Amino acid sequence: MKMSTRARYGVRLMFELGLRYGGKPMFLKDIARNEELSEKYLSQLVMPLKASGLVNSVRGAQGGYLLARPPEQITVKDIVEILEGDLAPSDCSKDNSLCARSSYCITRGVWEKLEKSISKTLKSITLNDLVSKFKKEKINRGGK
Amino acid sequence: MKMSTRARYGVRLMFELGLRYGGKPMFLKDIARNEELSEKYLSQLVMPLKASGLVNSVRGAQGGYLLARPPEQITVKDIVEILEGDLAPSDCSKDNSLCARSSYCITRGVWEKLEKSISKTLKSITLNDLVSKFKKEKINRGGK
DNA sequence: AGTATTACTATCATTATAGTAGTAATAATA
DNA sequence: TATTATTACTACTATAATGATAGTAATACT
Repeated sequence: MKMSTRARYGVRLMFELGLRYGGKPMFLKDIARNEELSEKYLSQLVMPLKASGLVNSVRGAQGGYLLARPPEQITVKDIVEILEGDLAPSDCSKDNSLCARSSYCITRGVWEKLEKSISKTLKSITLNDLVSKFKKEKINRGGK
Repeated sequence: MKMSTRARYGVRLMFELGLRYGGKPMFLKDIARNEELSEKYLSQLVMPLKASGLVNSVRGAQGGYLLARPPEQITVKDIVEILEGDLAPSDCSKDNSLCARSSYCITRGVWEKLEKSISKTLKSITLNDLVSKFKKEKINRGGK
């Protein structure tokens, strides 16, 4: 049940954009530096996020990326679903035709329950929650 | 966030043993036939389950496997943890030393929350729940 | 014109996964 | 005691997924 690095890095990328929300577009280079991640790899993650309408971009010099809507309107579930495909722990919970046993397979119900629980949890956390928490902890640490 | 087939098959294997609970040991061959899974592959899954004390075995002819304790005392979490390693969506949520950023990484809290939610859900489902559900549905289907 | 950035595509190395195969040990039973 | 049915154990392999790198094209600011 590991979350892919795609999804984990994607959340960190979006968190950075959340921190900057309201300001100028942010360079991928700066996100990569702040989060200590590969810029090239992030550039692959930001593409689907843009295609899904979570992020806008500005090309050319002084370009960059920015959130397409306020951080309180973006949940971790939104991000993870884009980068992870979907949240179902087993494909059978979505598509009956994948398995001939689906009509009477009892364990299927387990994965359906689990998916609902994962979905609910990730939906309950917004980017703004992360940003607020970070700012609060920064003050406690004595940050500027 | 896919559950491995190891864990999924393991739950089905344990479900079969749950159905048989109270009776004689069950052959892997029969479990494999009932669940339409490879017997050889199941033999790899049942070993850790035995090592963890969830299952007992009887060697030799007329041997087989049986639950080590009543199905209402075995949760899906027990099974998945054994076959999946652990439930953490990210390794960093368990071990600080894995990532130099752990002390101030905000997204880490997300994975901790998610792990708790997954853990709680899987813990809430016992083998007996699955067995009872199966028997109930069988009656509704007009099974013997 | 030059430079800094996003956009896109291809490739690759590593690891994890799922599954197969074969042999050894054990114990019931004929 | 020989046979047979089963668990126990170990090794191997093919495939797919993942994480990551590299290079080039397009765009737009200065």
